[in-house]
Amino acid sequence: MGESSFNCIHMPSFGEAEVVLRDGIERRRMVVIVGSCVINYHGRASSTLTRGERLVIVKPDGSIQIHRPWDVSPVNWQPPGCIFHVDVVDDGLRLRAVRIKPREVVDVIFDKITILVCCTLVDEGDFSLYASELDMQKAIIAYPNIIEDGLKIISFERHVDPGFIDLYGLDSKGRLVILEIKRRVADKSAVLQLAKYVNEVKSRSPYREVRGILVAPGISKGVQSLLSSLGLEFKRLDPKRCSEILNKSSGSVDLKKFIQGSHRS
Amino acid sequence: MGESSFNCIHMPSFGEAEVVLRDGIERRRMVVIVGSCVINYHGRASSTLTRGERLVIVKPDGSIQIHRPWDVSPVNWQPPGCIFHVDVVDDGLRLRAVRIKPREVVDVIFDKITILVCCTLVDEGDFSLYASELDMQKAIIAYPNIIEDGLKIISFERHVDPGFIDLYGLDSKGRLVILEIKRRVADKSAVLQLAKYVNEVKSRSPYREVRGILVAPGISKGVQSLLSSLGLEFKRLDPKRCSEILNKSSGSVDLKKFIQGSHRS
DNA sequence: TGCTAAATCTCGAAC
DNA sequence: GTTCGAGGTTTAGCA
Repeated sequence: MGESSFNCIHMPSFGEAEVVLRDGIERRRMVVIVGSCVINYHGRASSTLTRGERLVIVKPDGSIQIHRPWDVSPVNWQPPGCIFHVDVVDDGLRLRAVRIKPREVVDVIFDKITILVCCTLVDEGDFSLYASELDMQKAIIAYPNIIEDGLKIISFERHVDPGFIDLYGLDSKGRLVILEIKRRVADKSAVLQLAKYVNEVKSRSPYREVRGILVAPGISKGVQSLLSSLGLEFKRLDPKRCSEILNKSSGSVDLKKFIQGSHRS
Repeated sequence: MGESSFNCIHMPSFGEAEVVLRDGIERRRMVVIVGSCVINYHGRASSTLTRGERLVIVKPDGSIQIHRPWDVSPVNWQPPGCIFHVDVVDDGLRLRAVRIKPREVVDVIFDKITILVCCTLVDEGDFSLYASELDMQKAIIAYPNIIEDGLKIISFERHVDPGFIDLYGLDSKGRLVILEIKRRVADKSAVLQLAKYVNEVKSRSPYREVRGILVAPGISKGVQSLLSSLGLEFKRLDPKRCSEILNKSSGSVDLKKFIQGSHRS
């Protein structure tokens, strides 16, 4: 914040650019270059790109990407951890990014540099992607039939001793149903979590039948047999489908309203 | 080339930035912004990113991507064809990218703009990627002996019910040969794919012997036993060697001509 | 570190 | 426009 954290040079000579670029990379700053270049790649595959104007980005983590004026993904790139070499060669400036394992090399040879920007990006922001588990809950609450016909949801995030049951309901035959929801492929731990809740509920309601259903887009290998041995079930449900269902749903699912209903029980 | 094809403003006011950014987008130029921002995304999933300094790129094709100081892939993005809205809001500048189908919105709200660059990138370069699966096909077609002596290729990309057989041929003893080609280490899925094709062909030609060969630079652990149990074979072939073979080959392999031959069968 | 599975995958081609 | 399959996939989660 205090010191100047960026510099920017226009139409530099290759000598100037060499100094600034090398310095920017060494000091682990973000480097952005617009210029005319050719690109060669050799590694798992090989590629060439003849001359044209592109945007080149070198990040502090040692990754590089070369962008053409179209498409989201770069035409060439190198993942974090590269070793860079900057050299003036044959009336041009060569930026070489070397990946050690697997051995891969990307060469960017500039014949013209329009602009070169080096800057320090301070980014302590928190990123959160909340695609799903909540959306999956909402979708099931709004349309319990996506789990099975006749299912009725009684409450959600219901507290029991080991934690919180995602969804709690009754099936068409009046049996208690405990739903454990995962937004990704469920592993063994998810099954054990569900088993704990089921056992807890069974111990409190010894004369009722209690079903436990693991709801997820898929299950890891071996999980099906574990489920079977514990008398639990699996219902495949795609988080994306839940989003779609919610988007199509005319009004938003009102969890607050639902909470009141659930408090009755 | 003739007219100045870029402009660059440092630490602009939101009003200035609004004008330049909107103009740059409308004129379909490449726009690069370094600044402090928060980002919200709603669509197939949802995400939030709290304040921090990032690099934002808007391309002439109507795509946008937001880069943090690490990782090759952007933290948020929107594919080509977006509709953009630029507005000054609450002491900030909001850049909104809307995708119509599926409905998705990315909002970038800047509280500080360090630098804003608009430029026209002229890029008519040709990109070519070598040592692809196609190259392996071509090399095998040109020199079937690299698989085994006496092999004759009958057709390629032949359609059968589950999909397309990479290469289809006859061995020295007149048996049908199905080749599944992978340019990388082949895993279980490649074997199952090959098995499907072999079974399909066997069911159509119940009185012919049918061999299935997986062609790849290597196979994952455990794949050999799966191959054996299914009565399939593995032939090691390096994609790079295929490139070399093709490069040494005097003329290019004429697939069109080959297609005519394959139509006979 | 190496492998397996998911991704707002991206991207291109076929239908 | 939608679906299907491949990718220098990339990325995340485990063994």
